[in-house]
Amino acid sequence: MSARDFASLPNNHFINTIINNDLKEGKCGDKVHTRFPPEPNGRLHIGHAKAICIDFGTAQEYNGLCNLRFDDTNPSKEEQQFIDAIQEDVHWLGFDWQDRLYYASDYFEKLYDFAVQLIKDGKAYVCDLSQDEMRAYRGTPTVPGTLSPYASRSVDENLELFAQMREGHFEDGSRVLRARIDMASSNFNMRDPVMYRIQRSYHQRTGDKWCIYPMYDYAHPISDALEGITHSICTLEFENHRPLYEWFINNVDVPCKSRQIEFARLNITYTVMSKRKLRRLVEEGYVNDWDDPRMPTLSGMRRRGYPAAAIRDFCDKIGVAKANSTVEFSLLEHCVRDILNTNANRAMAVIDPLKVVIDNYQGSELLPAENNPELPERGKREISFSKEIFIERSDFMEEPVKGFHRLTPGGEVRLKFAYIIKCESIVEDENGNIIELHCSYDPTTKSGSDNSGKKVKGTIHWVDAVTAIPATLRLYDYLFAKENPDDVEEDKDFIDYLNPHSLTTVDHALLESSLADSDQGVPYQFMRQGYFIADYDSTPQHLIFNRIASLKDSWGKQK
RNA sequence: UGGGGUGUAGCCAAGCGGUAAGGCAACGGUCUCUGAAAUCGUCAUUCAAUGGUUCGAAUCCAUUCACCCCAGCCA
Repeated sequence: MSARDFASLPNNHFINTIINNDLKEGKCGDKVHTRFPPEPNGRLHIGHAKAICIDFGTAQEYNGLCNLRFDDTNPSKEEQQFIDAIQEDVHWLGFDWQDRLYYASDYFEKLYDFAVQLIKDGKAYVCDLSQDEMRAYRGTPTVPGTLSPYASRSVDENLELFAQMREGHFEDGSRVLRARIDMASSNFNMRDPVMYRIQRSYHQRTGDKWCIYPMYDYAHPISDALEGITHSICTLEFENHRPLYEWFINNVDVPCKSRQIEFARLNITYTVMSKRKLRRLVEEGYVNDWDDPRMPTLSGMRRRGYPAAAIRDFCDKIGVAKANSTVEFSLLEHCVRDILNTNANRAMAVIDPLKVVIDNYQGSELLPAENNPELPERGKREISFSKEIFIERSDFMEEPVKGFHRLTPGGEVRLKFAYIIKCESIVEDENGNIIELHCSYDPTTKSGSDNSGKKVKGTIHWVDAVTAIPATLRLYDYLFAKENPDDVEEDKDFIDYLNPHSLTTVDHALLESSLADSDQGVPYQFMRQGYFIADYDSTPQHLIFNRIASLKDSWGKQK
């Protein structure tokens, strides 16, 4: 890389600074190679999206490569369904690993050989201590650990025992292979960490071939090294593991020395991000599945209708740093609305219908309606208009409050794409509920050819009673009612903070007829309401739309 | 009371010895046949605190405080 190239290197955050220095000093050759290493024990969430954007994004910025590698070293927790779902999610987010799909389990044989070499070098030993004993021997933050009585076994004995471990001579959990490092280290990870445990679980890729499995701390640095990873980017909780990461690649004969860099994981208000908690929400039925639109999973957000581009933009906007932080949900919503505002076609839908009869109107007509004011090339569609229409109940007030500029008794309002109407009378049922409005329209105020000179304060949406189609709407809100559900008070559980109103189902909404054959996966803006998308459950016979996000509402806020 | 990290606005976050970017939120104005969008403006005399070095400190030094992570045969 030439000096001129260095000047154009990305420099958005501390990770770039580190990489730029490595490049200048030739520490990693002249290329950058990263990896995204999920464990297939759950679905990816937006916290992973941040990691994916950093891992794949960094490779893109430096014209390097990023591998997808499954960290599948603990078969008791992992499943093929997650391997499949994770790949789908990464692709959906917009990243591609080409032919570089790897598994830590691809390296089990090599990992075993390296372990044998460490034993031969006197740097690893088989330990028979029970878990409780090992914990006791490990010491405390202020008290150094004590050496295992098995640490003094001969190389030959260790070799023999380790081979027997692999061959299945011992019971699960009865012995482990440990690295011989430093029982007095102030870093617990260095107090002779476990490299292998005996565990008879069926592995989704290697089947019953192995009954010993390597630990993350051992498998990860070597997997990185074998793949030629130059920068191994992970989250903050692994910072304490870095000395161990380096110990393994320095004590094993691998072709490449990767550098581990840690950043702060993402938190977002009103949701939880731990896989354990998300799993509980699914397994105990608080949500419908991993892809419930209220979940912060990528599959949930996809179903909700969040564009992948919005999530990428969000990950870009939140930055990368080492300080623990919680980003406000409103920033994510902003990114979603921003993409949708320019991309989503407009349509009209009434959530809570109130019938309006326009007494002086006869017949029916088709009115042109712009599909997307942001993109005129999207053209126009025709919407039907007739004597009876439905408007939003909240767009009428019998006794208007100050500042309300929609329909009122004797008042006028414009019907979007149509005419200005005036409310002449109200029909109530025996309980005093308004069930119908009678209005008159002014034929000189037709949209596009209005020469009446009239100015009205409000324009409202509506649907034609004759052609409107019924639909179910699913309105989503925060999954949790508490800003930080992880902050649990005594005798409480994060489950206690679930928002009881996170899903509101509207059964009798009315949509303009053009929505009858809307394509799946295509978002719309229901004017003045929000962004919606057909749910997976939607059928032509029964339309079901998810609300992706509401529109900002400065009037609602003012009230 | 050991070790590893981090503290810049309500929330993120630049800043790397030369006098506090940007985004979100909030608040006001303009515009509007979406109370949306767009657009204009306001929003840190101060960077966890206290000392020190310096002509000059968020940036360097010292001390203190707060928060996060670590004693899985999880990752």
